[in-house]
Amino acid sequence: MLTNRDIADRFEKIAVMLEIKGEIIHRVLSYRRAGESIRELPRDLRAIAAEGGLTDLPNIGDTLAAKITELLETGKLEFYERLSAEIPPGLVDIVAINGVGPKKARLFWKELGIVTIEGLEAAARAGKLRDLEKMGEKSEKKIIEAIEALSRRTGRTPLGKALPAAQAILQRLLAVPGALEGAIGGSIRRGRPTIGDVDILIASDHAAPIMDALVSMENVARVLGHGPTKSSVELLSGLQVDVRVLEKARWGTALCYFTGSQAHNVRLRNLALKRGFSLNEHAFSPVDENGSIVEDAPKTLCATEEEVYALLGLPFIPPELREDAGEIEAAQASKLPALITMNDLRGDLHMHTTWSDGTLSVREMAEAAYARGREYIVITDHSRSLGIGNGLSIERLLEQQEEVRRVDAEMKGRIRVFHGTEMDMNADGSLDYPDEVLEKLDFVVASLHVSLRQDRTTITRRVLNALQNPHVDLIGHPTAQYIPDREPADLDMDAIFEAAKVSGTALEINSNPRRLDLEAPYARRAVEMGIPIAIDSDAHAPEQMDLLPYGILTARRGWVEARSVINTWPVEQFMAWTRARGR
DNA sequence: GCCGTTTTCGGCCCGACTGTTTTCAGTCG
Repeated sequence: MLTNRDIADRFEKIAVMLEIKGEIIHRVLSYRRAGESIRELPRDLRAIAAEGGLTDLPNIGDTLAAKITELLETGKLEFYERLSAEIPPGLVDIVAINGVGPKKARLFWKELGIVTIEGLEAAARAGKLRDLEKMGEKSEKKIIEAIEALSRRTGRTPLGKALPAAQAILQRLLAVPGALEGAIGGSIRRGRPTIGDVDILIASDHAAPIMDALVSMENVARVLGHGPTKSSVELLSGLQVDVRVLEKARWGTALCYFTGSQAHNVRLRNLALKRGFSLNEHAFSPVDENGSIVEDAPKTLCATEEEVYALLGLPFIPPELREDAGEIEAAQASKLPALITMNDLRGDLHMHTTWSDGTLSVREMAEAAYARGREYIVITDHSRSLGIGNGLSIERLLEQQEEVRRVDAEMKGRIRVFHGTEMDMNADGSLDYPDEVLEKLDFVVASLHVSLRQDRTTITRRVLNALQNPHVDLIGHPTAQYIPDREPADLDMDAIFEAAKVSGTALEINSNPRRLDLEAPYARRAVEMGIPIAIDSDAHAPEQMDLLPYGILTARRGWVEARSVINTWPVEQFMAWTRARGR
């Protein structure tokens, strides 16, 4: 059974093959854009297809809708089979090598019959590439290096790893004399859960020292490029870092450009063209009716992103929304969401103590949360069946309740401390505590921890059972993904959202950067359906409470406003909500 | 192949860097 991701991958593969074939680039891009649209969908293509809604999706027209339908119904695609007979699919892997694009791939294939990375590496080591047209010894050496780098590389980097690394490099570069301002751009600034490479922008009139500082850092494994204003390095960690330097007067256009997404930038540039300007990272330049830049006409520089959007007739669009997922249209209609911020968070509804697998006592966690400005917390240790997490028996759970009540009193209203549980949804579909225990608790989180590879029907039923229980208030990290090692469980999210809508149960955005679960597209859909959200730390140690900004970033990417998030509510409102749910 | 408050046909963002070249194509973001 093909998933959204399978179909997105297939379209991307077709795009590369068409590019190698020499197809016009716009047709290639159609497949690529369709793949990207599908990858971000919060719903099963199968369900959308059943409703006849495929062509309502962005970048999907009649042709691609028919291809999706064929893939869903037969698991195969006639068009792809024919294309494979013409263009060896192995060439797609070759194009993944840094520095090798469709033209080179075609050259190696046509001239030397190379159709695999192994074949290419052997040819390069045998010195067979250098004599090809537009090739030389240097190119050949670079290909060998890039293939070696490819095998070292582990794919995309979790945001939680990339962001601290990027901040460290930014500080290094800002220390270079002449560096006036700096920012992390790219997918880190947009808050994507995983990062392809680190993009850093520096404002300065003297780019060379900054470029030199980058390539001479001690943790640089390889210099990928070293130009006057733009350089790239690969770090020993495998992370790629791109740095660009522009004048401060151009900071607005530069930061916009460097933040992306590419699709968002294309939309902005099209809007600029409609207003008679060509937009790039340097400036707005007037164009004539043919679309060519008028050379001697004055250009407009923007020092802030606000000015860039203003010139396009738009309000400022927060970076987290810049995915060409409707934010341009919302901005034009003055309907951008008032995105949630860290300051909106009052409570934290999911955390652990030494009673299960945490490092601090109830009292210490309460103090740590208070020190961070929380007004209320819920202690949610693991339930009895989770042996690996030192889960609490019913007796220990009730014992713990006495301690939580005592600590709540001791805190004298500085912070409220509630008693809850993170209860397992067991593999057999049962919940880990009986109703008569759950009803004694202030708040119940239900989570998946074991048997995550069950088939869709079985594992979905586990979550639906929890949603139907009136004592369950929140589904913790709903898909149980673990970035980048573990895929989300194969859940019928349509069914889960429908059930949560009916029961009024909240869904969590878990802030741990290895989870970020729900991810943004799901969070956006949940909010659209009126399902309450909670943004929690799931802290097992006090410093993990500082991971909440990752959850906020994810929520913002999901167009989430504070009012949809139950732990932004004042404690009285939060308590009233849980009471209304049956306590 | 998609898309449309200029268009149902004719458009489709834009520049930096590299290597191999004597002026630019390919790649990347």
